[in-house]
Amino acid sequence: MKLLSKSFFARNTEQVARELLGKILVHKNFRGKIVETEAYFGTGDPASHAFKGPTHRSKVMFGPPGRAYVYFTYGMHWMLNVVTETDGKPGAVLIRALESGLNTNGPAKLTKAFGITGKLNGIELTKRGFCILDSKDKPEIASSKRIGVSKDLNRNLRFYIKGNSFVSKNGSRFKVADEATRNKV
DNA sequence: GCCTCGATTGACT
DNA sequence: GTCAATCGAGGCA
Repeated sequence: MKLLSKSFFARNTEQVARELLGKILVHKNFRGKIVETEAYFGTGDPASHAFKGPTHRSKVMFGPPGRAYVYFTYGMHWMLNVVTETDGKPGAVLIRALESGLNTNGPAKLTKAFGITGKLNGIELTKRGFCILDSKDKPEIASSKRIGVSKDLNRNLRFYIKGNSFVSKNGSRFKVADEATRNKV
């Protein structure tokens, strides 16, 4: 299977977030299918770390695409993102859940299970050992608002594979509410 | 330097 | 449903 190239990531963040679903994340001897993502822009997105310009933490989002943006939060959790857009333009896709043999149905759970830490921040995801493999999967995509953000945009920027049981616990909770709302309408 | 809060999770009532 | 854990980044003085 071929690796996703840099050009795959050098596009609109929302587009990349959608197309990452069904792809295979590889780290060392671990691998898992991406089943849930969220898009984070820069300017104009108050939920993004890049909103107020580049900082020590968020500068990776402003760099070249196809790199990992790994950051630490809540004093105990690592989050894995993939940098998108062209060099100099901020954007990233949060990997929220993987389908694997491990317990990876959550953004902090998958980094723990795969041994992903801040050491990988800024590393290119287009090399063997830490990369994303292409897939011919054409999953049915569903969307909702993002999870756990206090200042979200009025848009659905979370994407997940419809019906997949490996989506995050928080995401499932949200998905139920999302579908309930939809059914009501 | 000091203070607040977070792109979460799991344990507990 | 509610809440503590736990620490670095970012905001402010």
